[in-house]
Amino acid sequence: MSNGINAKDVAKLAGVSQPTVSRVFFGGASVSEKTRKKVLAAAEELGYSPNEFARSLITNKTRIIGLVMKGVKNPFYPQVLKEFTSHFKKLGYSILFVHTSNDEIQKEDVETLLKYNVAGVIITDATLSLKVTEDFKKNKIPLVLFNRKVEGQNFFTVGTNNLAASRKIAEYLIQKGCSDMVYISGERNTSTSIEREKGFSEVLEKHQLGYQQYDSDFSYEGGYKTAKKIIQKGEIPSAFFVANDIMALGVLDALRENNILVPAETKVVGFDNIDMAGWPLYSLTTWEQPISEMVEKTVKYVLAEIDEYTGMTENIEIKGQLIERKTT
Amino acid sequence: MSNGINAKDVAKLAGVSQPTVSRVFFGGASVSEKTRKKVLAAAEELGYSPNEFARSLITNKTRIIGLVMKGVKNPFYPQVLKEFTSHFKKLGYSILFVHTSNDEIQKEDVETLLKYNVAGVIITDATLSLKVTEDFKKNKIPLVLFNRKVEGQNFFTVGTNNLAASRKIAEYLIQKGCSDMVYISGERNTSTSIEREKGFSEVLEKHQLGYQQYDSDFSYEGGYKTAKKIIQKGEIPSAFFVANDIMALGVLDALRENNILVPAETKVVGFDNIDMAGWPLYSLTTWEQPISEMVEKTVKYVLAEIDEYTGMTENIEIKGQLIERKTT
DNA sequence: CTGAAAGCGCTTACAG
DNA sequence: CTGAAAGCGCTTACAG
Repeated sequence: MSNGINAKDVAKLAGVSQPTVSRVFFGGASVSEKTRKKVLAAAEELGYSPNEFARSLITNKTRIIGLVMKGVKNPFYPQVLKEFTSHFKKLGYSILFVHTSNDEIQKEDVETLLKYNVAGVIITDATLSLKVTEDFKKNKIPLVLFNRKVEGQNFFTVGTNNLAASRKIAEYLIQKGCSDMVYISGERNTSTSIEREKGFSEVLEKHQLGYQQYDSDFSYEGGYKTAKKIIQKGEIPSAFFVANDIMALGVLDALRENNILVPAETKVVGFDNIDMAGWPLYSLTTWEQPISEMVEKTVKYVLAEIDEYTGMTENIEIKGQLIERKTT
Repeated sequence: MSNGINAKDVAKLAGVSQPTVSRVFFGGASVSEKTRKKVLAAAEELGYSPNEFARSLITNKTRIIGLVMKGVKNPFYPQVLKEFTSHFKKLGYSILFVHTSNDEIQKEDVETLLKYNVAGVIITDATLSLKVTEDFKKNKIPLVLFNRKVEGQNFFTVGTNNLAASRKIAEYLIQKGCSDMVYISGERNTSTSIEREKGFSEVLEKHQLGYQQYDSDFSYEGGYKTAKKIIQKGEIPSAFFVANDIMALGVLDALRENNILVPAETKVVGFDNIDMAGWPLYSLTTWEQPISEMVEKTVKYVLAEIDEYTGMTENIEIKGQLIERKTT
């Protein structure tokens, strides 16, 4: 309890029964205006607020949202965390933060979420097994994959329209005169990596252009090392399309270290539009993922499912836009 | 509850009473080995785990740690969040993440923490009023200020020895031949800004050197703009000591934009040793704040206070070390 | 070591 | 609209 005082104390002071106090605070029940005022005054005087645990025990509901995150080193995700926290705070929900170190969330993480009977789960950059999904379904806990999808499985997902975005990027680079290009992916099996490559390759193919693909890991170091490798081979492409910004910054640094001029000798396009992409010395051309809009759609769905669980799934895809800067 | 099944169900299957099941799971009570095994087997079979809310209601304790954070845009803090989450996970504690947008945490944030009766509170880059502090004390909730202190008030704080660090930095820069230097602070009233300036100025004074002080805000943009302002005045100092790394990166970018060579024409030292300080094109000389060690000390204290509340206060100061790179 | 009973602070039918 | 009663799933004295 938040302090020593409970509904009974308030009831006594207000001269009503304890259930009446409960009715005032829980809402949805009819209480006369007079009684309500008496109760609220007494509660105010005593500094009462309902015990969340007793409440949860009875209602089997909580006002806690589980947020699972992996890549805290990519500035995109702390930003996402912040936005979710602010949004949900306004709605009276709190965030249980779960950090996972695997691409697929682990049993212990799920146990935590279930133990606290979270009202909803948002996974920002990881996936989960079918079994785990069932655990959530069974408990009617709404689940959103944020910025991820899983092949052949239905989830409610919120992300950017990666196909459309990467097609646009390909067209943009071709129009800029690029022909021999490189695509650097993040972890190979992530939907974002796959989709971004797919749209990109489709357009190149249509223009009868090939491209080189390199695996990396969505990290600065990964982008840096991959670019180094490419540079060492002495085959500088006319453009790099990099699956996220933080890797693209690594690519830019590797190029700069080797005195390869951007955009004169090669061009670089990232994805996300993290703050750093706008820093003057990077000034990275990228595709904006509109975090606010993505967060809003996610919150809207979660709230609706909390209100009435349907288990409905859908792939929400926000458009986003190309942010043209100095690397192209 | 995590699923439909409770202690009574387990009791029935195991052929014991419900309190016996509770004794097996709560620990600290004596249960015969035979009974324990029966109960655990039944629990396993049914997939039982104790309801945290019923438990908290009775014990008036939770296994939730409240973590309050402001500066998610400074990569230092997401890293801190991650470390705390991993540490506490191992100990069976979960993290309630609270984002605050003010230097002093707000009433609503405190209410959330109290509502969930968190076992402990860690505030990473904000402070709190005396009244709020009392609220936590009254409820015997241990509180740690991480990387912050409050003038004239006793808190348990964990941070770096800023005075010693900034003295060393001053000596180091003097030894490098710098004489007219600039100190760029973060928010003026933060303990880190104040202490880092203090140690720095002490040493300069001893060497009869003056310095210019500029206010900024611990952000990249702040560092960038402040440096721009200084450059425009045409007074390039021989060195910048910048109160944190993310601002220092802004300073470096401003210098580079103006073709001012670092370390030839001026030198830059930051504070934190965030990952980005090690990126090859920044390669920022800085003072390392050893996050792991700071987190460990914090966790240790919180656990001890959860075990037996004393309300003891202390200022733990980790040494850290100078990381010499290419900006000096 | 174990069971029967009380009680944590709420919500929610059930009456009136 | 409001009170008396039951019950959510646990823990914890109290007996034995």
